[in-house]
Amino acid sequence: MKYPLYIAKRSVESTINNALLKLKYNCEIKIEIPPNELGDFAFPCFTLSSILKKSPNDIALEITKQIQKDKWIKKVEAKGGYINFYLDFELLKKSTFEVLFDNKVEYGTFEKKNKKVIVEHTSANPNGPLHVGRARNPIIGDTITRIFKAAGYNVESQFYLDDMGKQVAILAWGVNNLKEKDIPKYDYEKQDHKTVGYYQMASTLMKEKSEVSEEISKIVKLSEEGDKKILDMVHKAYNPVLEGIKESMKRINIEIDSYIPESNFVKNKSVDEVIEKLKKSDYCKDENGALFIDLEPFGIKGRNTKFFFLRSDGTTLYATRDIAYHIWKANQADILINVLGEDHKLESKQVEIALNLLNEKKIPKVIFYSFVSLPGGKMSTRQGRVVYLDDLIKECISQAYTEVKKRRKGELSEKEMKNIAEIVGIAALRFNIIKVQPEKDIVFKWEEALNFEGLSAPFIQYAHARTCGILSKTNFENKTFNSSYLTHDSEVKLIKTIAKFPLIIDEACESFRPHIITSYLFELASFFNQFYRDCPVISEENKDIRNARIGLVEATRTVLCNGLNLLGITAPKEM
RNA sequence: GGGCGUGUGGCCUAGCCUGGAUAAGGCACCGGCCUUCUAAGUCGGUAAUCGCGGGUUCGAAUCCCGCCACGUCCGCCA
Repeated sequence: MKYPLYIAKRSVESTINNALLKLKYNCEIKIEIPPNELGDFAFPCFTLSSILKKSPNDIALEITKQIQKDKWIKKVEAKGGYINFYLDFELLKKSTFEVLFDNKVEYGTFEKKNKKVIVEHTSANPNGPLHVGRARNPIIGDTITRIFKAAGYNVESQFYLDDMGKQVAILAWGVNNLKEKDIPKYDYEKQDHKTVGYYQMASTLMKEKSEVSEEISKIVKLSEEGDKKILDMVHKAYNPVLEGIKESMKRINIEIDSYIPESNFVKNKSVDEVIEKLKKSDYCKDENGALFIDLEPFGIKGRNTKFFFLRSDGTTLYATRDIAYHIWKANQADILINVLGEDHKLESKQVEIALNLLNEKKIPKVIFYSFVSLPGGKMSTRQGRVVYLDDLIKECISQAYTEVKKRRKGELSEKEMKNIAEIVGIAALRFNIIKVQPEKDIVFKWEEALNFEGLSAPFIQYAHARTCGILSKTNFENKTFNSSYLTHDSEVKLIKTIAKFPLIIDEACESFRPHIITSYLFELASFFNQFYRDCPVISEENKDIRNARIGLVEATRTVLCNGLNLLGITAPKEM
């Protein structure tokens, strides 16, 4: 492990371990990070206290006496039942800068683990543009992908393409039977928006006219049988929509590695194997020729616990094909991650139970997110209140443009302002989604999402722009840089935060919690702003201090940039 | 009816998994700071029965039980 704070942490753990051995105390060594000014690491003695029937502080004092200091540990102090460790800051500072300037864009990342991860995300029905309710999906998925890459995994992102369900069949019928004049007007010059009208209109007709409904059912049936002509027709219908979806994602810096059509698993018969194996299961039952697994013994409760995987007409269902897809994925990766809406919880559980029955060892880790809603209540197509991801993007960029213009009109060209607005607007959007844990409901309020102050992407981007502003007026030279001149309280806090970055990536990855990155970057940017206030760089007359500060600014810029990258956010040189 | 998730100052969020040092931030509001590296910044202030009620514990926002509210699911849909 190349990162100093990790080495220091291990050193603290091992010295505690030795002290406990000497005292013949036995307990798990759990290190905490204490609140302000109480040291760099802390060891709580409360657990030992209950075992040994002594006061926590007496134990802390006793252990403290046995602590062997090493080069990392400068001071040890028992206080309030904790043992607080103060690290040798000079050493931490020097070695952190060393590893940072050696690694630069790689600072914070980990060495290759030689493990493959497949992150499945978005997987939206290609029957219309992405809508805001599911806007979290691509953003969470892409951020997870980036974090796992940084953590040293070999990551592939996948979009599971539903090319044979009822939704695309409706769309295909519409595209083939309706005229452009029959469909409602569209708001965007994008393929997905131009095409969704056919789906909406066909959907209405399907409910009104039984012959339309029958024709659509025929499309579904034929595509599930793997009819190549029908699948090709459906493909032609949804492809423009998919292109539109890709375009929207690209605009918010998301590119998915592979699109895996569901029909693959019908064509290559792997779904048939799934059925054959599930049939042999003791839990498989028959109802009028349709096959299901009763999930009640597996702890599933509700009105109906039957998981149907084969229709009485012999065709498969969505979840059945999903099982085949998961088996295929499991064969080519070590870790599977899925990002799904909370409405998929049961389906996901069904797949998991089936995978277990099929003796599949690689069970996906699923990140479920709650839907984004609007203040008025639930979003519904019928009420005509659909807000698309594209609306969100447009609004964020437009608001960002207003903000840039307010500040920089006259200084920047129109083109430059537009460019910054794009970068800032998209950043605000991604950041606002990621900063909240996926399982929390989000009620999307424009005034909050478009507030570019405080805990927001522009705050962090602005700090980055400030570092670039300083660096553009100076030169950073590694050889004239001596970190021992950095002693101001604001400098110390900033450096300690920089040293923490690799631990943050590690934690975000291990716990599948990308919002840890947003909190961290906010903290880093805040400390930089305090440094900016307290420690002049360009006007600093002492040359050694000046050079050291330039180095710190460059280091901060690196970490802010690397961190924003993890979130798929561009770090602008000016704003 | 049942499963799963969420409930923290006026609003939003972190902390919950792994119980401990004064419940941490942001927005809004009030009051300071631009002749000094872009004030998208910064400093200070007001503001919280951590949904409600029990329990476990030396100690509970955190663990357990019950209740309430909201979201979501319970289809031979996807």
